[in-house]
Amino acid sequence: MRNKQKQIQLRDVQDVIDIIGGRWRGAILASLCDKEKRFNELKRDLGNITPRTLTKELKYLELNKLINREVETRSTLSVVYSLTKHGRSLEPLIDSIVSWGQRHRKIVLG
Amino acid sequence: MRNKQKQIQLRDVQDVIDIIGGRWRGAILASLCDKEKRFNELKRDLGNITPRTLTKELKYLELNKLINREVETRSTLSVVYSLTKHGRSLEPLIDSIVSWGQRHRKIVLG
DNA sequence: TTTAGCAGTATCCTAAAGGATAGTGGTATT
DNA sequence: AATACCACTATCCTTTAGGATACTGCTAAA
Repeated sequence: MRNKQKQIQLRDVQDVIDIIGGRWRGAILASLCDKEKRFNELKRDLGNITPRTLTKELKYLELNKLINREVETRSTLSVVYSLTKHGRSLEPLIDSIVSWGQRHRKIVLG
Repeated sequence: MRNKQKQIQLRDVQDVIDIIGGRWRGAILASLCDKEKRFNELKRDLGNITPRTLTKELKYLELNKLINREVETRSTLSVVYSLTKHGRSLEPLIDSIVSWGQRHRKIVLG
């Protein structure tokens, strides 16, 4: 019973790890916390991400309802990515992760 | 400035992701939350982890001061792994991750 | 009309994580 | 004396993430 409970929790932890883990997803979410951005704007912001990877990661985040993808078909093509409400709900979690990470850094290095 | 700050935070997030991320580390920590365990006990607990991987992950967690490795040389060899104080400090963080993960599951599936 | 920017796609390649399987040196059990 | 459990180590192999590079179809500016 206790074990079953633990299994379920592990699944949830795994979900969250998948979302903010990896080389880029956390960075993309952080960048969009700042403000909504277009594809190439994100690309520049993230430095050396390849378009292939950026496309893939954005699709993943969209599937997980963390970001919106809005195509504005004015004369020229423009695609805007922004956090959903659900995506913004990650911010406090990321904050606590950051504070634990900072304590951790001190303990491991100091 | 705001950007520099963000970079630092990303580094911290990355640290934490490394620690509880991956296929096994979260599971190992969760299993040790329950109680201290020996190598083969952990192995059985985790199901289908290979000894090669378990050894590697335990070393990583030990290096990061999250678990203790104690060798008891009675007549027969026995090695006990347990959470350090620092390791136990992860529990509340894991709890908030779990609750966000549960809300997330509902939103994505429902 | 060439050039540049937009939002990607397509193809190839490398490095790292981690599974499969077998073996090691020790002790305790039958 | 043979078998089994302990805590691993060694070797090989597959899968996956993600980088490098080139290209596409479109529009706007020079």
